[in-house]
Order: sequence, then structure tokens, then C-alpha cells
Amino acid sequence: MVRAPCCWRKGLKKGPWTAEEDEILRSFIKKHGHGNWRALPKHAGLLRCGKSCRLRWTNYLRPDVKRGNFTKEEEETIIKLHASLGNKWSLIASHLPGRTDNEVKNMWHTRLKKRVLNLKEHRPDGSNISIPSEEQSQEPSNWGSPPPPGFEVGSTNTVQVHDYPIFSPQHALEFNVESTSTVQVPDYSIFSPQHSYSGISRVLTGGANDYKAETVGTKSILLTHWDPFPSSMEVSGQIQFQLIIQWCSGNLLFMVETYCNSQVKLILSPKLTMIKWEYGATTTLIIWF
DNA sequence: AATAAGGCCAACCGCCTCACT
DNA sequence: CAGTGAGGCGGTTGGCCTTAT
Repeated sequence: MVRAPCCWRKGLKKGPWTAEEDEILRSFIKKHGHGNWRALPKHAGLLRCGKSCRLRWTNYLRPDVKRGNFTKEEEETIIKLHASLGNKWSLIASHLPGRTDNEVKNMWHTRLKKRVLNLKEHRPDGSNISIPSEEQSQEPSNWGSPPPPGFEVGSTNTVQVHDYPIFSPQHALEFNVESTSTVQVPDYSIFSPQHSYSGISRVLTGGANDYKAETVGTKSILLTHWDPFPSSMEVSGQIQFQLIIQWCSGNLLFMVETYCNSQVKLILSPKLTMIKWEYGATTTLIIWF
């Protein structure tokens, strides 16, 4: 049986809200809160369904809703999170204070999706990244060169590399690191450096709830800790890492999702020809780009 | 100046999840 | 355990606005 729409009652209004309705809803919630959305319009004297009231409140009237244009940082956050999470708009919005899932969704569909697709068109095979001229002069000449068929692997490990179709331009690799040791994995995290790479090698160190960025050069890099996942799991024999490197607006962004303990390191070489993973004292992977 | 096309965004719709009975 | 309802989520729509022709 199909459930009747929430606005089935005759006489309920639909469509754009008037300033008067906004004021009624705002003042009612300010006074009484919104315990029961379905009952709210009746008590507030609004000819709307509860769902419409809730939407209007959460997307527009809530005092903490941020209006106005998205900042570049917000846009890049959406792109990064969408690459990682997909269409989880409410989850993405939860990383952007004051932004609603509806806003984020609209932003993606009207602007960001096109931007990402344009980037993808400029580099369909992963071999021709378009770099703004300002950055081009700073960066090494081998930016974006495709990964060669082979790569070096630590002596006791095997690695699988394959495409990860989130969006291009990017290199995305998945590592399956076979290890004979048992590893405690107290945390699941996403690391996201917020600054563009500028040709200086950096060492990023991540650990459970304790992340820091180290600099091997002259510029610092900000490392943020997003989604702590406070579960504990034990992995024996196989550890899976996922590394996503992508271009966005001329900046190199990268996102590392990893089941890790405090010994994971990601090292970018000065020329970005090498990415070296170290896991504990035993595992070393070297990937050439 | 008129019209068409496209962009943008608020709002709606239908489905899903979860709490409650 | 099944049924029900409320809230939440993601997809879609419709109308206004801007830009192009």
C-alpha cells in the first residue's frame, strides 16, 4: 500500500513561503521548540504540513544557517568529500557548518559537478593535467605524468594497483598490503591536507586521534582530522589502504583513507615522482607517478 | 526589445530508517 | 515480531532570474 503524502489534508498550502508564514514559524519555534513537526503547523496556525515546516526551518529559517556564496574552501571540501562519500549530502553538509544538505546538493549539481567533469575531460586518460600557469612555473615538469606500469615494492609485500573511478584527474590507487604481523587498528580516519602542494617534500604522520603535519622544507601544511571512527579492529594478514590523489582548481589535494595505527607515514618527494608508504617498521611501498 | 536557453535554488515527492507500541 | 508513524534523506521539479541570440 502506498502511503498518502503528508499533505493529504485538504486546504494545506504548497509552494513558496511568504514572509508572514516565515515569521509565524520562526516565532512559534522560538517560543515552543519543534517537538513534533506534524503537530506543529496546527498549533502554530499554519496551513502547511509538518514536513514543509521542517524543511523551511532546517533549510532557511534556522538561525545558524549560513547564507551567501560558498567559499573556495567550502567548495573544495564538497568536491573532496563527494569523491570519498558519494551523494551523502547530509554527511557532506555536516562538515560545513551552517550549510544544509539541500544547499550542498544544489551547489554540486549546478556548479561543482561541471567543474569536476571539465577537469576530467581535460585529462581523460590521466596523462594531461591542466595546471594554471602560475603554478606551472613552480612545479616540477613531471606533474601529472602517468604512473609507469611497474613500481617498487618492499621486499616482503605485494601490492595491487588499479583504477579507482571516482573522478579524474587524479591518481587513485588501492593497496593491499600483505603482512605477516598482526596489527591493531584503533582508528579509521580521513586525512586531508588543505594546502596545495608546492614542490617541497612533506612528511605527514597520522595516528589515532593525534595527527600532526611535519615539514621537510620551508612551507607548512595543515592536516585536518575529519571523521574519527572510534572502533577498534584487529587485522591479521592483510591490511587495506586507500589513497586518492586528485586535482582540484589547480591545487593538488589528497585524501588518505587508511586503517591505521600511529605508524603510517605518507611521504611526497620534492618532484612528486615518488610516494612512499611506511607501515610500522616493516612495510615500505614506493609508487612512481 | 523580445524571446529562448540555461542557471540557480527553494520546495516537493517518495522512499528509507528507526523508534514505539 | 509486525505494524505504524515521524523524521530524515536524496532525487527531482518548477519557477524566477540572468544571459545569449
